[in-house]
Amino acid sequence: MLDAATAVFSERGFHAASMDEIAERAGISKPMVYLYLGSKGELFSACIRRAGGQLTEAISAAAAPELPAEQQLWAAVQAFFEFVGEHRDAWAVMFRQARGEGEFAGEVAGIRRLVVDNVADLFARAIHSAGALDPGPDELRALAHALVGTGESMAEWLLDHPDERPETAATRLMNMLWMGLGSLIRGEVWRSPVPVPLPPGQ
Amino acid sequence: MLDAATAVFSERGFHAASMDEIAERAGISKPMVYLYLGSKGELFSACIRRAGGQLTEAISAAAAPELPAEQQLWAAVQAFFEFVGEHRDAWAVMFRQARGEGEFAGEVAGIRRLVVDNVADLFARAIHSAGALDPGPDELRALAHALVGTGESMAEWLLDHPDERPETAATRLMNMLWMGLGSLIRGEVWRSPVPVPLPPGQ
Amino acid sequence: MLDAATAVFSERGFHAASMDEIAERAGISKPMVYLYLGSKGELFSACIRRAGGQLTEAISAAAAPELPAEQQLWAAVQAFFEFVGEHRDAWAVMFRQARGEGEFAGEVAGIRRLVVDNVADLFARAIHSAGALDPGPDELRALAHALVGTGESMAEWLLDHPDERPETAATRLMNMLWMGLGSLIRGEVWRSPVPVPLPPGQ
Amino acid sequence: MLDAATAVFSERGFHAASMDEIAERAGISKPMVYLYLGSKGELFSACIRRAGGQLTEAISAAAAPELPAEQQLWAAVQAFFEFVGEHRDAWAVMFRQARGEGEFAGEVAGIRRLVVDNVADLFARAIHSAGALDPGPDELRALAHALVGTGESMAEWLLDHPDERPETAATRLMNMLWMGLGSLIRGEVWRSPVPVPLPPGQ
DNA sequence: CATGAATGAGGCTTCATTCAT
DNA sequence: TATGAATGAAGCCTCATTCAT
Repeated sequence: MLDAATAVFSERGFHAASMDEIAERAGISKPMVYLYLGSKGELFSACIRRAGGQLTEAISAAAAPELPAEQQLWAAVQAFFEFVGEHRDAWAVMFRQARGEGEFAGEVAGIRRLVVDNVADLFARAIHSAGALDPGPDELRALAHALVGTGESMAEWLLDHPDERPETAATRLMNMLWMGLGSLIRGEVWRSPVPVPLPPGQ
Repeated sequence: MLDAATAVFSERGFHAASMDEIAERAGISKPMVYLYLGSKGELFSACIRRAGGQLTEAISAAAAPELPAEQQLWAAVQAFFEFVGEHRDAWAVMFRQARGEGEFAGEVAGIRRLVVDNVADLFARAIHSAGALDPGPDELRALAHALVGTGESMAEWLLDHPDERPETAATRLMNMLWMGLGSLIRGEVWRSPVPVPLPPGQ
Repeated sequence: MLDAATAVFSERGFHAASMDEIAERAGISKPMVYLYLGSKGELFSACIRRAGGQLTEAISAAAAPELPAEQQLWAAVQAFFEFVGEHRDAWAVMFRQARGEGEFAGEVAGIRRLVVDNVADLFARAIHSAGALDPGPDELRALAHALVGTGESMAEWLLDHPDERPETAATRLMNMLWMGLGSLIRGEVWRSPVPVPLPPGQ
Repeated sequence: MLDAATAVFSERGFHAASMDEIAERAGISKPMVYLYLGSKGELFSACIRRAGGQLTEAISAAAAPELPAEQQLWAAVQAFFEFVGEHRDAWAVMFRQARGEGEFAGEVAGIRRLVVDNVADLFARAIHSAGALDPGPDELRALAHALVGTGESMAEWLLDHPDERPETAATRLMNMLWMGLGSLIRGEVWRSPVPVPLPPGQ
């Protein structure tokens, strides 16, 4: 049922989605939807929470805590792009639809905060393990926030360019993040600290 | 009138916004809104186009074409953050609301494309003037697209942290863009190629 | 529900009729009307089509095809006047309301054409069986069209004179049609080729 | 101004006609329309009354009172068809639009009554001058009413068949009226009691 | 448990009508 | 006098939500 709702919400948006269409696409009757979820708002909220859970789950599962920070980041970024590619609807609900609905923006902001905090933590550990000057947690969170935005933007790009592979986007993001354009200009290129794991089934 | 509409759309979203509220907040009656703009959709579209025009205008005005690319980029980024801070509603309409409304997503995508193309061009010129290897236009546009996403995300951060000055965000973006996190870790910092102009009144 | 709609449309006309009143008079709520009929236009159209069906049905049922043409005509004319007397609303919708609404004039014209064609055919057979000169189909249809107009006008007269019996109007129409005023002046009078069937209950 | 109003009313009907369009087509501003005619209803009423006046005028002018009744009838019928052909809009307003609008049906009924009374009077005089049995005024008015309906129907036929000349319709009507279908079957045909007057300007 | 049937409420849109100039 | 500008009122339609079965 959440699948159907997520699909409709992602296509139409919260307000334009009709409970009729959701129920129909779920193959059940409208009163059932209300019995299980209570109201349109709660249904939307459930979609958001499930999508958020899946996303954070996917990222956490990829970034094994025993790995070095840079490597965790690389894994997380890859997992993120893969998630977006495989859950287009869930992604659209969170990133494109829920953001504008004041009533639900908080929920998606909470999910985003989880990711940002994770990333900020990885930044901190990477800096710490390099023995560099600690920029302070606020600065780190600002950077992490920015990185997540970069990823989101690249995710949209990925969805608009079906030929592109997630790994390409991931590499591009790491390059931009780790090297900066200046370094790129100087011919430096970031390389995966570990051999790129083959996609499953290849 | 577009001000009122932009305000309401930014708060409520396209569907949840009511023409009644827009008219009331504009201080006129509903039939006037229809007389001048035609329909809710055209009103929304007009808000988007005006916001887009203002944004691209602000960026173009800041990035004087005779300056070096890096400097133009710096000026454009600053102008962008200033615009967002000063036109919160317009920004919210474009970035948070119009994206999810299929019917209007195209318009905001068009505006975004303008900005991305500009940025990609600046990238190309920066790389060219550095005599570095040309990465090809597609790669450049992908990078520019990513950078714009970074800026959008930072803009949201800025709106959530009213104490932060736009220059700070701009510097942070240029650092991340130009130096990369790796360089930052090594203690390198990007610096404005020109003295930062003082904000008016300081 | 079509009854209620026909009643309201007949009193107010298409534009002046409000869906609110129709729903109220039908004893249901407005959304039900939309659920069953779709829109005001389709509702009006349904009323027209039902009325047309009833009318043509009544006429066809009366004019048994095995009878001679003159007798069929007589039966049809009677059936027509009885129909109008018993379905005032349906008649008003077709004859007084739908004619002026460009969008629906075609439907009522189609119904009328059915009747006219039937009448023209009866004319043709009457003439043929009398061995008279065939005036050609166009001329016949013109005459039939005129006769139908005569009937329509008499129907209105009937509605305005509730004391008058339908048989009187039917006889008058046959007289005018068959004898012409000239013959009437000469004292000739048309008589029903069969004994007038008594109305039910008398 | 009445021309414009009549045109719009005839195309759209009373309710669907908008004062905006009427004013625009009249080449004046809306407040002027209200200044001169007061309200939409009065404007419609004025259109009806003018059309009715023109019609009765045309008929009266044609039927010179010193002529014999049959000849007056013939002249009146011709004048009627010519009027309809030359004032399509006025005709449509009266016959197709005003009939359904309860508020105005009375006005058009009044006009119609004038014509019917005239016709009934001609009938009476024709019968009287033939020395035949007087059928009584009510019967006469019923017949006259029927004849007018025949004429209206033929008028519509004429409007739908632009190739047909008004004289043809007039002859057909007189035939049907005077001879009846029975006489027609017997090969009798009504002929104009006077040479057909040439249309003006020929 | 599951649903067909039903509705109150509200939104977009338009129109007859009137000021203020 | 003539009009551009403005509006209260009302209509069509749809939707989230709930009974009664």
